[in-house]
Amino acid sequence: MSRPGPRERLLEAASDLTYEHGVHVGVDAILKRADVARRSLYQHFGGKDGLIAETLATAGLDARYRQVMDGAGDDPRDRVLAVFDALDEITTRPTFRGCRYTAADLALTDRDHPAHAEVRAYKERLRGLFEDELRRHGHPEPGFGADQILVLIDGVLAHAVTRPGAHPARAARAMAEAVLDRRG
Amino acid sequence: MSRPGPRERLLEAASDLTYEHGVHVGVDAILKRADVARRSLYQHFGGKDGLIAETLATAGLDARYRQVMDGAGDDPRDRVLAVFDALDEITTRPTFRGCRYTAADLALTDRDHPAHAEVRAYKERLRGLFEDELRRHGHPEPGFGADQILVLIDGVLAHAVTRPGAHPARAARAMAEAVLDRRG
DNA sequence: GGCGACGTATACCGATCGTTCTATCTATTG
DNA sequence: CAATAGATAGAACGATCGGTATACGTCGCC
Repeated sequence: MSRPGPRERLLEAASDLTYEHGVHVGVDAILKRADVARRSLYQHFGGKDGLIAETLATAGLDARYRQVMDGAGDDPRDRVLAVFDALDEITTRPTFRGCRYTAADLALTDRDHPAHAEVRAYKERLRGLFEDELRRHGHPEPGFGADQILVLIDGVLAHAVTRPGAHPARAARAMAEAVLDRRG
Repeated sequence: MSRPGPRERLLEAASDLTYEHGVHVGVDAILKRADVARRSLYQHFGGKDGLIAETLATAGLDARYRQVMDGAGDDPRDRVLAVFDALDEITTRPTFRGCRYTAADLALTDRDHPAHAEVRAYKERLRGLFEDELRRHGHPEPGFGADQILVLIDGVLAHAVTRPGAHPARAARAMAEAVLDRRG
């Protein structure tokens, strides 16, 4: 019955609160939500910046992409398109608040904030994910195609913040189909 | 030789500083940059929120899209593609900091901040712009196509914050061509 | 001349920010 | 048992936040 340690509780609280209120949430709010002593935060993460960065690193959102694709079978085309079907569902939820990585990258104007490296690493992992699918699919330029998919995903997540009713994921899905039509 | 009034100076200072440091810049920094008395801000805009909102409303970035398209001639296809050529140039500039509208929408988690309405209005104006082009072009679904272009643009601006070297605008341009190939 | 609107300058407000500190409690380990 | 490491609780730090108040100066206009 032992609840997770202070470190894990801090990461979860930070993940929830930064998604809901942005990276500018106060440390006090995070501590309260995590039910953790002030000191533990600085012990484990060195400060707020470290906690934010580690939160992004630990989020492991790319695993969810993998999961969505695995649920769509083996065909790379089905697997990639399933991502946009999932995005349409996610972006129309009332709790949707945009992409936490993009939001963090935009909000943290200090160029050498440790979070920026985590965002870059995340998006490059995603790129590798789609590059593999496109290569299996027989796409002539898997790298370029992967960048196209990434642009579509970021576009959906960004646009849905302002106009979720426009269903940007459906618009993007049609373009993804065009990307997938290039093969051989 | 008279310099612009306090209102105009505030708008320009706020525009510069919010783009460079996000909407969380301090009021003091804006006042200092604008060389304006504290009181004038609250006289003209009622508060920081009003200034931020009015800054977005006044920015008139959609006029720049029009300008780029007008420089590309009359053919709707050339005009739309010119936007992505311009985006490639803009997003690789060292001063590029992302889309100010998307950034504001993500950073202001208070759902009824007056800035949100300005962002929505801006993106809907943009949609109308592209819808007109696509209709002239003979696109079968100008509204849907315009949403696709908007997703591409937001995707480019969002992705370029993290990976400008990937030239997302070029990846998007290829997809825009596919959108424009649908006609009749 | 005198009025009122506008602009400036600066002091000040309470609140919150991220961080450091001291002190106490608890659990494991030798 | 004693020793130590980790966690908790909470006060306090200086800095900054957005916003208000006071006082003074400068215009245009009737």
